Amino acid sequence: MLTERQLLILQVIIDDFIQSAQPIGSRAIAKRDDVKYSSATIRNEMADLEDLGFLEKTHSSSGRVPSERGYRFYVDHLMSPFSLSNKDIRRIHTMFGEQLMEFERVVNKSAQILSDLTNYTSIILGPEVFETELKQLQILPLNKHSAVAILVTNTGHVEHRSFTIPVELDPSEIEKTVRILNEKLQGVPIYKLNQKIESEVVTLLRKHTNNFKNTYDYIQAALFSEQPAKLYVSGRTNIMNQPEFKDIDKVRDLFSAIDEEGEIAPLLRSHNQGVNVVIGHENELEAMKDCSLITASYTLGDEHMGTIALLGPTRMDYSKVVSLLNVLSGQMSKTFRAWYQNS
Amino acid sequence: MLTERQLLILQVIIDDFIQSAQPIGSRAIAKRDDVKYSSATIRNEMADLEDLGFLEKTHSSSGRVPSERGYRFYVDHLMSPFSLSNKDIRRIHTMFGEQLMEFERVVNKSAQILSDLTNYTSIILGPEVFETELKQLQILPLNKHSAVAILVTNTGHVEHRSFTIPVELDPSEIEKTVRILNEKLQGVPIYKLNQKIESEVVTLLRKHTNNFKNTYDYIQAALFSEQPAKLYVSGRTNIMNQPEFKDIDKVRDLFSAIDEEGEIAPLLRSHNQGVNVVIGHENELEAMKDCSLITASYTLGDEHMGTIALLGPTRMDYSKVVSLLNVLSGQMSKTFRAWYQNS
DNA sequence: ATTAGCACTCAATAAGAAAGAGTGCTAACA
DNA sequence: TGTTAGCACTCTTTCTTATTGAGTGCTAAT
Repeated sequence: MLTERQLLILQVIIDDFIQSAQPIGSRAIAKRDDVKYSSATIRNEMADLEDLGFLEKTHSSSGRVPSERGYRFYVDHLMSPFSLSNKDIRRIHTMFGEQLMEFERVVNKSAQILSDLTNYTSIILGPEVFETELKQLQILPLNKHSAVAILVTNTGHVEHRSFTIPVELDPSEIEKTVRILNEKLQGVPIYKLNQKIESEVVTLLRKHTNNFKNTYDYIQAALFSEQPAKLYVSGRTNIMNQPEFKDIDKVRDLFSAIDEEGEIAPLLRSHNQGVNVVIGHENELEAMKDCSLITASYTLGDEHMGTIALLGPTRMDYSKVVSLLNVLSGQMSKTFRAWYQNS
Repeated sequence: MLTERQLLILQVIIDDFIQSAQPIGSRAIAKRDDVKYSSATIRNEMADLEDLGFLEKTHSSSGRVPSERGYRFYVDHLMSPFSLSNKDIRRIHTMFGEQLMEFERVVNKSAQILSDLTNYTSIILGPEVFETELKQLQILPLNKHSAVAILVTNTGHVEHRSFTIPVELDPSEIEKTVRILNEKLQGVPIYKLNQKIESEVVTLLRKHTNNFKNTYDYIQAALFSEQPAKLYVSGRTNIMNQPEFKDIDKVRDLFSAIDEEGEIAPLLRSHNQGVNVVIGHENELEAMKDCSLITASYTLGDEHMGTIALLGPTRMDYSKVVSLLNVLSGQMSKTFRAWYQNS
């Protein structure tokens, strides 16, 4: 168990380091008004804190730097709540107050605000389309050879795919199939569509349409293929302003991970309640060993919808980021409830 | 006018530098089998080529490096046609041979192929939606408060927007308005929609619907707002492999330009016939002064549709990139003609 | 328990020396 | 007259070596 004095010193060091990115020496701490001890005393305490694993040295005679364990302790026990500036608050409210918003736009703007206000990189994971319900299915012929298939969900999500019409398919057959599918499948969650079709619609289709198998196969291939949730990234270049990312190789590895389809998304999908902080090597990805990833869920009613996150160096302004994510995820949830909740 | 020998030496230097990224000395050139002159002779010629502005030195006793003017001359007069490897050709054909392709997918895959095969960053400018024609307009209520508006063009492009239904709007009015708009506006180019409505549809709407102004305003705001052509970027990190981009500040400036909405797009929009090469300071953007941007159009029939481009250091493999862009833009055009051309 | 004092460590910076790649120029050569 | 050998010179790169300064750990005094 840490003494009061140790807690104070640890907090001071971490707060300072988050600002300066420079190792902190005992003298610098002793000079502060809120610390009443001599540098020698502080040196002793720092040595103890290092033994306990909360601090590190960059070399044998350098000042101290927080270890990952130190950050973890800070986040869990020490961090003081951050009050966002009025300017920042106003900016957020202005955005959510805008008329004529739309899902993609809300998400994009939110990502932008997050990265702008923090100078870190923001990542937002969109909703899993598969958990929403089918509202409408439509197939619209464009010309002799091609058509576009459009699927709309109850959240206003629109999925579409163009495809070439095989010659052997009769347009009227397609139309009939689509009509039947629409009638029977409204309100069914997307991920249950296939199952539902198998169990209840197939027989009906077989009875009412010719060449059933072919038509249906085609529609299914065009629309019901697994569509991964979308990632929105903003402020990529902010990372490059951080002194710990002066090295181009580090940046490249990190960027590769972000751009690599499916590397980052799983990290955002583990959605505990509230705000989640993953520090340095706690991250599964090698490229993120010098980063922290802070995530928060946004919801539709009580259901998890997606995740918003900020990616920065382990030396992050945790307090500010956590508050900001709290505020923003709340605003997003509120907005979506107002839009989509049938009431 | 350059002598044969000068041409040879210039070509050798540029070819070599494109591979090695190192200044070339006279001795290295003299050693090559295809050059029959002594290093002293070559030194003299190099001095002349430098006076003419085709070569530069990095410092007074260094080897020579091509100047931007040198690259320009190389691209315009010296470059030998590149034959893509069979493997590369096959990869392209495999992709375009795939079943069930769709516009976004073709573009994304093309961007990926471009960046993979060149190790540069590829940028594709999507089609201007505004030049395509309206196929269908639809408004689909999701629940009491909100609806989604969907606009489909003759190229299978789907534009959609969710919006909140104001209480004073009667759903049946919306429906009626949409029906009339659909009837009258099919086949009209998107950019002419507003004009056409003013001139031909307004009176009709006023006659058949109540509260006309309000309904129409709303639909218009939801759908007909200017939607800029989309940018697809692939292989961002490739830039960081280039030795001329070891400096993080340079990379940040370039990335900022790429990510900045509307910085890059205009550069891709100046679409001459064929392949276009813009070298170093010929680029308008300060951040791109060490880069070359090579662009090519893809078309629908004879109409320009969009642009594909590769961004790399001025020391680019121009020959390979030009061939590749030629092949790929051709394939894309062919594909889109097969899909969309009514015949 | 706290602190003053001091020897010690290590990174960062600067200055000098040596090596090496490449040039420009001059004079000799075919 | 065009080409080439030779050589002094320039500038970068790399390696030492010395110096400075921030900061520590330990001991002894308070």
